[in-house]
Amino acid sequence: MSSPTSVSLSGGKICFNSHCKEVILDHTPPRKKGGWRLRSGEIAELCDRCSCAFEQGSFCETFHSDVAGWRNCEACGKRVHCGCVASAPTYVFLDVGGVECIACARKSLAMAPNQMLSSPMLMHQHVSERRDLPVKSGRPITSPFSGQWRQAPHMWNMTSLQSDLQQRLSYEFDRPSNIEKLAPGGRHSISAHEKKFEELPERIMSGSHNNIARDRYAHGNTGENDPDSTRKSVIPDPCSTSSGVKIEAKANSSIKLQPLPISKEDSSPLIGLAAPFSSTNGSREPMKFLSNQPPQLTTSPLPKQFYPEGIADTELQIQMRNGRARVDARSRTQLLPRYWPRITDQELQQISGDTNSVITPLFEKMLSASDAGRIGRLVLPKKCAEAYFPTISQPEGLPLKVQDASGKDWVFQFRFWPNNNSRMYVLEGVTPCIQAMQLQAGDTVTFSRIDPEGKLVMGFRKASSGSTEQDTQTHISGSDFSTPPEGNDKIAVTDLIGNVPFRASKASIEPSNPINAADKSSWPKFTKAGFIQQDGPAARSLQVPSKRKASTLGSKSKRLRIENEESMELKLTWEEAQELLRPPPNSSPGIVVIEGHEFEEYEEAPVLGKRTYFTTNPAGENYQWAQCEDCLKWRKLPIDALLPFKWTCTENVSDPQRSSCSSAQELNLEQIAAMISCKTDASKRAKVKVESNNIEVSDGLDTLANLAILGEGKNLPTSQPTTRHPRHRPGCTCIVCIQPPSGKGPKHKQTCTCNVCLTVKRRFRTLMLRREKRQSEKESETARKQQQKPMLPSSEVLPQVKSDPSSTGPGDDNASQKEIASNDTIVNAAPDHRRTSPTAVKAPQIDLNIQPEREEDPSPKSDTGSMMRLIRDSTTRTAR
DNA sequence: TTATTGCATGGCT
DNA sequence: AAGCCATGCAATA
Repeated sequence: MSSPTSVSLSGGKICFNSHCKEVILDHTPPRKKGGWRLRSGEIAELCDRCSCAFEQGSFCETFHSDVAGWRNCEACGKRVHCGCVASAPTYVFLDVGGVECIACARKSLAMAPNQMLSSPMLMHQHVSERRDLPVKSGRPITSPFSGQWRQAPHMWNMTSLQSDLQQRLSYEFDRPSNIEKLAPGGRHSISAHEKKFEELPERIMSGSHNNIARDRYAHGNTGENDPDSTRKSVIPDPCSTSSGVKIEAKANSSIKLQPLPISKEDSSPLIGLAAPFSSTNGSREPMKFLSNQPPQLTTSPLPKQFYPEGIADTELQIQMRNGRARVDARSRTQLLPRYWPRITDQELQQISGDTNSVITPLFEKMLSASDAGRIGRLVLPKKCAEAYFPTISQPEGLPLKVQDASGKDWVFQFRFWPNNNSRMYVLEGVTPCIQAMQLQAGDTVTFSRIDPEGKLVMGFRKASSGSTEQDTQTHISGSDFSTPPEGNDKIAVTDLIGNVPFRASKASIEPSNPINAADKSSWPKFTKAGFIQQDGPAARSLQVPSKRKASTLGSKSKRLRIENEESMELKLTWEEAQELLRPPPNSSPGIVVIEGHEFEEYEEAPVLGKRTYFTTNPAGENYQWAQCEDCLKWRKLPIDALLPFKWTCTENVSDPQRSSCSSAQELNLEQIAAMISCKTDASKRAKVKVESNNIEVSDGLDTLANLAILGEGKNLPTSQPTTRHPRHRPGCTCIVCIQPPSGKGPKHKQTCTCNVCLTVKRRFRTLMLRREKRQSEKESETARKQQQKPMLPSSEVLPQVKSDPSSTGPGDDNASQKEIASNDTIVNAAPDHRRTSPTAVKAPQIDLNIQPEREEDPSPKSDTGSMMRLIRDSTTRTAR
């Protein structure tokens, strides 16, 4: 377009739009938001009408419809005016060529939620508006992943924006003082995108961060929240997340370039991402990203932060960080696609929780048999390890603190083995974590980073609940959340990243639903990683992303199977995890038995119960303490209270005097702090902090170890953590600490009265009662159906009921048998003659007859574990 | 004897 | 063809 110039007239200026010429009156407040950025750096001043058109993206349609440069969106066909500065915010370039309108780009992003959506304005700053970039001419940007990103062609652009934020964050710490002033010749060999990143420092340093984009790059700012929009341009668009995940960071926390808070673990030798490497690492390891690439330009006097980077721009970020190898970094191999994070909104939400955190997915890895095995070593992809984990120069490596989605901290030994003149990076000591997450070979662990804390977070994705687009939809809608494959997960239905399992669709387990019956045999198999989950126990854990893995694991599938004993432990963990499950609002759970384990079945995803702290007063009375969601006061509750996640004083029915936020706390802050500290000191958990007027404790589902430590670690010595678990200390008798990494070893005793066991028992009592009720309902229903269908072959049902009376428990004989039969029919529409044999022997020990054996798994494991002992004990207590 | 550790091997990308 | 990485396996505890 022509280059109109805003001419000051006596009464104002002329609209910058050469097609308009409207006079902008002087009294009109400047609308920097309403125009594109000029080469001079100023914002084109437009009249209100043109400004609105520009902001609405219709500027070119209005004024340039007959001008050359129009192209069609590759996705929707919508016309976009390429090459025109006024339309620059409305489209993105595809890596493979062509353009995509911003709307489609956003949609695409939603389909690839791990990528952060950026503001089209800023995006175009990267892509199309940089005058010094080849992109300006319309040539598609070629990223290192150009071809691989085909399915989400906008990703590079998106990711580049994401990285922009991260680099803004990190560069303050790592940026060489004069890195942006490289010799001119130094740039000649740098690719376009590298140049793009190279110039970030300039951009960053051009002004306050809040105004960076607005002042120099965010041409076409669009709103009153201009600074915020700039900030948000590099964080996920809430609109892009169907679940409304709040990944967006507060401006101050995500963008503000300030040293990260020093966690209380700073004195710990453990490496946590939140802690500056320089301090946590001491002199042992110079903190940098690539151990094999000594920093050359990293002369920042500030503590270095461990700021891993998004996948696509990893090398660039490393370049930024290292200062070195702006050129030769290109020769570095990129992460393999199978390690690209495919984290979903749900996962992100799980990770971020309620905090205003920015989640940066780093990478993921599908667990191999070795990873998930009892050795407790998780092999890390080399590139990922070197890019995202601290540099280690000694094979012994470093302890690395990783947080799981529930906020629980784990410490793994991050180390390497020399291997063929290279290294193999491993995380050691992952077994407790793997078990807590109930992961098996084929499941995927994800590593992300939370900003501004900078913590490394490890999530997981069960193979059976993968995160393909369709599976993402599954998670969102819950429409296809299914029971586990036969002989498969102990977690029947597992959400993501520490989510508690839930059944989202009652219909999915109804025996009358033939589709679901089919689903039982053909399990949801596809995940985003493209692997297929095999059916049946023999194929357990064979979800692998590649032929190689399939063949490798497949040929050795026996070794992939977790021992029965371990399985039992997983079940125990799962059951205990349920302790914090609460039915969703306005919904009452049903009960379904899968693999001999009961699962509460929700129409919607259950919610997490509020975390509480158990105490015992001198009189020996047990209480638990919970914090009001509103006033943050701590209230004492009966030991058996189950609180919703958002619990407030008004729900404190047990203590009417303190059922209002206005009522005082029973304990003073010091007492409460002492109480909580007592519970958490051993774990060095940084989640409890006494602040000015209240005590905040993170809530959410903690794992067994958390419960265990709360209940059992009352007298924990304040010594070093055990190798079993970072939160525990020598002498800790919790189930985590007392077990070797292999998972074998002692377990809770039947008579154990720890909180874990108590809650398990309590929970089971509840389940028993519910199931009894359901059984009776089913019984009547079954009887009615049988009467309605007298011609039904008797072998279909009756043998199940009558074949083995010995399996009937003392309480509810036929009804429970029918329940078993029914459930088995649900789970596996196959003859169940084997079911009764192992169970029959032991069922009488278990009240309420609830241990149906699955067809594929007649082993007695299910009723020999501690859980069954707990059940028996529970029912015994109930009977008393 | 069993579990753990550290390295070597070889399939596969 | 290099090198990653899953896993085998011997040494060690």
